[in-house]
This record gives sequence, C-alpha cells and structure tokens, in this order.
Amino acid sequence: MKQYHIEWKRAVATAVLRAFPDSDRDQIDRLIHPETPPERNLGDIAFPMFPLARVLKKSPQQISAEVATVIGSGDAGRVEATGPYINIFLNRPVVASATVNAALAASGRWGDSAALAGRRIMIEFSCPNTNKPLHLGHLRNDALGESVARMLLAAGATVRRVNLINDRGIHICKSMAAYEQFGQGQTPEEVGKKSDHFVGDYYVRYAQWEKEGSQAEERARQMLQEWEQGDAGIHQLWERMNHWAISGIEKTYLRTGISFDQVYYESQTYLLGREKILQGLDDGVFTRDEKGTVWVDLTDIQLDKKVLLRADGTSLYLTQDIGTAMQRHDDWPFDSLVYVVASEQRYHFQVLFEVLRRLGVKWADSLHHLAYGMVNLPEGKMKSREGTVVDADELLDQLAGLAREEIRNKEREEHLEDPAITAERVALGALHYYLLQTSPVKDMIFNPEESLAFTGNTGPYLQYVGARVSSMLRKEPAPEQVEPPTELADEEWNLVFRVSGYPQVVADAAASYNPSLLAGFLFETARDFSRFYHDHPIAVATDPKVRSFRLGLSMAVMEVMRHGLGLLNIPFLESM
RNA sequence: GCGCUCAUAGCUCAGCUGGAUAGAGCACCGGCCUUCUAAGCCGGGGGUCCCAGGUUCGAGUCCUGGUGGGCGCGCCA
Repeated sequence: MKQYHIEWKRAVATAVLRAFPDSDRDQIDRLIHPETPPERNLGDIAFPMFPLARVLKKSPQQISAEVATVIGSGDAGRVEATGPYINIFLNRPVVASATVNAALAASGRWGDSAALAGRRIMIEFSCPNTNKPLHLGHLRNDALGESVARMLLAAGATVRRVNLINDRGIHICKSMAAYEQFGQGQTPEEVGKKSDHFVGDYYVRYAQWEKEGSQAEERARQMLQEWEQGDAGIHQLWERMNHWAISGIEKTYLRTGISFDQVYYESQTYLLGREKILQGLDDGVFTRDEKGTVWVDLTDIQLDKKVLLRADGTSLYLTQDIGTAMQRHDDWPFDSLVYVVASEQRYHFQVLFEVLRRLGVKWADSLHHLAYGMVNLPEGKMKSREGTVVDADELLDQLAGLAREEIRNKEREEHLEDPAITAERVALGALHYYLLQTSPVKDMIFNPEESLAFTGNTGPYLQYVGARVSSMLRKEPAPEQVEPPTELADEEWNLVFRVSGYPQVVADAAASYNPSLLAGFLFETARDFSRFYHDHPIAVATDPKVRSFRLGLSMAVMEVMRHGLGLLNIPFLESM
C-alpha cells in the first residue's frame, strides 16, 4: 500500500503547486501526509489540508476543493474533496489484481522485505539459571526474543540469536548443596522426572533446609569458594547438575520452537571484563579508592557511583557484562545488539552502556535494551516462596490437555492425522499469541482461564482461520495468478488492503522490536477474512471469474497468515 | 526521598510518526448451522481516554505539574 501512498502524495503535491503557483515544493512536501480515512466510504487514502491553510492563506476546505479539481480523476483512482480532506478512491480491480498477483508470485515470501538489509543484529534472550526449570516469565522473554529475531530476519537483517546461561554463582550452589545433602546420588532417570525439574526440586529443598538451620547457607557459600578454586569433586557435581538442568531446559526450547545460534556460559565469561576495567583505570576513566575498589562515577549524568571491581579484584555482574559485550563484538561484529531483559534491569543497562561509552567503545550507541514488563497473575505477583510461580512445562501440558479435550468435543479427531500433535500446536499458538499481543513495555496479567480460551482474540482463532482457508484451497486450488475482477465488495477490498500493507507492518514491527503490532494486524486480517468467508461464496461461487479471483485472494490471505504466524512462532495449521 | 515506567469500557488489551463520530476480545442480552471447518458470523447495551494546566487549526497521542500502581536506587545476579 505504501507505493500508492507515495504515488498519490506526489500527485497531490503537484496539484497543490499547480493550484497555487507561488507555493514552495519542499514546504508542500513536508506539510502533506497520507492517512487512512476512518471509514471505507470516505476513500482509501486521505490527505488533510489543515497544515496548508496557514502558508496558502486559505481555508482547508477551499484548498481541498481546488486541489481536487486540478488532480481530477482517472484510471488510477477517483479524487474527492470532503471538507478539509482530499480523499482518494483507488481503482479497486486494478489494485486488487496487482496486489494478489504480487503476493502469489512471492511464493511464501510475501512479507519479507529489504527494510533492514545489510544490518547485522545480535539478539540476546532467555538467559536461564541452571538451578531451576523455566517459568512463565521466561516464556514471555523467549516468545519476544524469538519473534523479534524472526521479524528482523524477515525485514532483511542478518541475525544472530545468542543465549547466556547463568550457570555459576551462589544460587547455583544452593541446589548443589541440597543435592549433596539429600540427593543420595539419585538421577532424574531413576525417579522418572524431567531433569531440570529434578534440579529445581533441590533448589526448593534448599530453601527448606535453610529455614531449619544455618548449615545450608554455610555449605552453599563454601561450595562457591571450592568451585572457584577448581575443586574437582565440586566441579564434577556442578557439571552433572548443570547437564541435567540445561538438557531439561533445552527440551522446553525444542517444544516451544526456541533456538539459538550461539550459547554463552557465564562460567566461561564471568572473568572477562576485568582487564578492560583495569585498562580504563589506566586511562583515567575510572578511579580506585584507598581500599583498592574500582569505581565509575556517573553522577554527572544523573546515574550513581558504581563499583566495577571489588578490592580483592573479583568481578561483578556489570564487569562481566562489559566483557561479554566486547567478546560478542569480537566474535561477530554487529551493527546492533538487542538485550531482551525484564524492565527491572533498566538501570543496569543504562550503566552498562554508559561505561562502555566511557571505555571508548565505538559501537556503544548501537546497544539496545528491549525492556519488557512483568507477568503477573490475577491474584498478584508470582512469588517463588509462596509457590505461585507458573511452571513453563506444566502450563504447556495443561494447555495441550485442554486443546485435546476441545478437539474431542468438536468431534474433529477423525479429521486429524494426529490429534495429540494438533493439540500441542494449538496450545503453543494460544500461549505465544497471549504473550505477544500485549506491548512489550507493559506489565501484563496472565489470566490462566483466559489464556486457555480458544475463542475470540486468541492464537487458536488465528490458527482456525488459517485452517479453514487451507481446507478450502485443498478442495479447490487457487489459480497461479488472477485477472482484475469487474467489481469488488468491501469485504474483498478490506482483504486486499491487508495483503498489500502486510510487508510494511512486518518491517515496522521489526524496526520497533514490537511483535504486538504484527499480532494485532493478523487478528484483524483473520477477522476480515472470517467475514468475507461468511458473506461470500468463494470455492462454491458460480461465476468462474469471481471464483478464480476469490480463490486467489484467499490464497494471498493464507500466505499472509502463514508467514505472520511463523514470525510470532505460532504454528500454522493446515487443519484443526 | 530520588529515578524509570505505566494509567483507555465491568475485566484483559489495541489505538502507526497529533488529524474526520475512541476500537477489539471476554463477560452480559439477542439472532444465524440441509451451504466452502459454528474454535465461526451478525446485532445490542456499556467510556469525564487518571486529574489540572499548556502547545496546536486540531490532543487518548506532545510538554509541565499533580494523583495512583509497578519497578529500580547492594562491593546480588
């Protein structure tokens, strides 16, 4: 649709110049912008004339009337002055066939663009701890990271997904200490438990143990020291339990369609950064106090004083992040690095980026923190201590179970190759749509009942529309290309608009790292199609020319749905 | 206390760079399956867009100041 906007803006600007020969072309260009009229019967593209009123010293109504007369209507479209607006009615049959044919010719790639071509973008997300399984918060992080990565790819960028596994530190030692104390050498296989949950149970057990006495904390701290000193026995235990945790988490990734191009481990990166800080100290960017602690003073930009290195020379979270950022840029020089991390860490990233800037890192301004809000429950915050944390695997099981039941209730089992697989995909669609429909910056309330609903503005609704189109096109395949129809109903024209505007929506959503823009667009597209499907015969239309066009249009819509759902990591279903 | 962030229908959320009567889903009420999958479609009620100023031809959208919620302000990560 963008092309039509540009074409018509040019036409309107030219007409303004002709109607008002004294006006300035550049100024006119700046003052007019294409918009979409609130209602279809007002036109397809609108140009408000308010901004011109001042420079042309005439009322917007007069201007639009005069300009509309100058442009006149032609094959490309009809022009109408409505009050202060110039409204354009496009030539529906011409635009419709051009749009549908472009989408069909793209053979599954309609929506891809070169908007971010040539840009190398690294995106970090997930970053789990190896002491417990993934929970609902991780699912939002993963959904966002994966979806943004896919959108960036579609917009033409070269993308590298990275994960940073938090596999060391006192919290990891806690589950290790509890296992040492109570585990009796058992393995997840022996007790028949998913291995990350097995590890997580000991993390929970540790909390109990800690309440019972002071031994627990002492042992955990001691363990951390032993680990850092390279104690063989502790490292063996550490590796064993990390393996359980990570392999379990990877199963969840596999199940939810999450993947990475490179995985970093904190145990291998936590020492990085120290040298860079010392370098900065030499360069006078940082200061060292009498105790030997290295500081950075950011009070001049309204931030705080922060410690970069402890007096004993050991690193902190911040130190480590400085190191990993540099390491990553060495590993894979990027134009931009996006960190998908909860918004509670905003301050940390401000400091991190500023410290890198002061270290003279040229690409410091290319770093971006994609901060997303918390996931809360209707009754309030998730609290691990109160056991209200929603476990990722359990949630997926629950969703899949309900989807399975729904399939049974609708008597769809005999229509499906494997109802269990379909149920799993519906569950994933419900979850990902639910998590991505809200703007990332906002906190969201995860209402379990609502997330399990399969009607209305939900992932399964989008999947259902896709399945119905697929089913129809299986019975009556679409033509490879369509002829301009003699006329178009509003329901068809709405869909042409959707198909036409889709690549721009993907590019915008990618550039703003915001999958919710795409989610909203796909829902509206699905709704428009449902209405079209309800109101007009498609495969069963009697007029072969009408049938052919509608099948082509349906195919184009299906391509949009398939492509778009893919970007949201929602399985497209041929049948459900 | 300081900083960041959010505030739109009973509930959950949209509202693109300020533009024509503020939208959706859920819930509630009422219609539509001998017809391409009813996980659907259509209709109805329901809103001082937190408050007060300001900028503008025009503000849910931008600015300032409040109010309320969330988060942050560790030599934790």
